[in-house]
Amino acid sequence: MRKFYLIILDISFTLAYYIGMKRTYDSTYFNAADTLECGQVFRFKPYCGGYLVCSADKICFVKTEGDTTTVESDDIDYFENYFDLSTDYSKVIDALSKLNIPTLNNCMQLAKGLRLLNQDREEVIYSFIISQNNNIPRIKIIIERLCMQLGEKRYFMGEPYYTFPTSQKLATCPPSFFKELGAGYRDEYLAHTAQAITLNGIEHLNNLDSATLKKELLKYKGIGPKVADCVMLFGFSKMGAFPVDTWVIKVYKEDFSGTLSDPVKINKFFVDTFGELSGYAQQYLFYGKRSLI
DNA sequence: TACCAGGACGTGC
DNA sequence: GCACGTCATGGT
Repeated sequence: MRKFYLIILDISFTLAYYIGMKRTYDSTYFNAADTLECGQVFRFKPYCGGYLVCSADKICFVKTEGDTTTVESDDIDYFENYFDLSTDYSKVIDALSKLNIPTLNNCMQLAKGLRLLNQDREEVIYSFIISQNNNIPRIKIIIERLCMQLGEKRYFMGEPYYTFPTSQKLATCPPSFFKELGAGYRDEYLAHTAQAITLNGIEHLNNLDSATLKKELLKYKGIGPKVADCVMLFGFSKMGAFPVDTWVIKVYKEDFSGTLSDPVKINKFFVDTFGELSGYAQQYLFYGKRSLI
């Protein structure tokens, strides 16, 4: 009987492997570490020289080795969009280089393989509510606990992983639940927003212009200007968004000789400078300032 | 011990 | 409209 189960198990793994697909790309403008470690996403972990990356209820394995980056997943088309692989980043970098900003050029040179992810919209909303006044390692821990407690356990390449909980699931939890996860004072923001989204969905946010979308996002409790910019940039492909956090303020003061102190005004300064390429510039600068220089 | 982290909210003016 | 104190949590 035990032997029978082993055979079934073996067949199921073979089948999963067969269904899964692998695609290979040039790594010049697609580097796994640059793309994942730059602070835009929290659900990934090192695995076999690459990373296992989770998004909503999906997962992939991504690995950069020499001049190629490979992506392997049962939802390969989803991750092709997730990694923004239809955008030509050489053109983005060329355009930004023409501005002749030394710090930005330095950052782009060091993080050429960074790409802006197209993440799951609801996951981005909850993740960045948790991110406020918090640090990245702790944000990752809280989100991981959230998924382990409320998500669905699945397997990929023999490894267990958890899906991101649905808004419906999150809406059943009292604030005290989120507080026990370590979310602190953000507990009520999470509970409140989960209930609002469960009630009305987020479909009404689709196809809005940036200004209207931002106004709508600011209605959720726990979403202010900075988190709204992150949600627009990482979840709604609004490349004109420029999130201003403490690291960006450092860049502004140290590398742009900035004298403003109001984050909203600093945001306007950068958006006026970078226009529709603001989001790209922001990620190069944030990642560079925080991790590379 | 004070300060910091991918900030936002409520209050007082 | 704007300035300011406060809000958990864990690391340095």
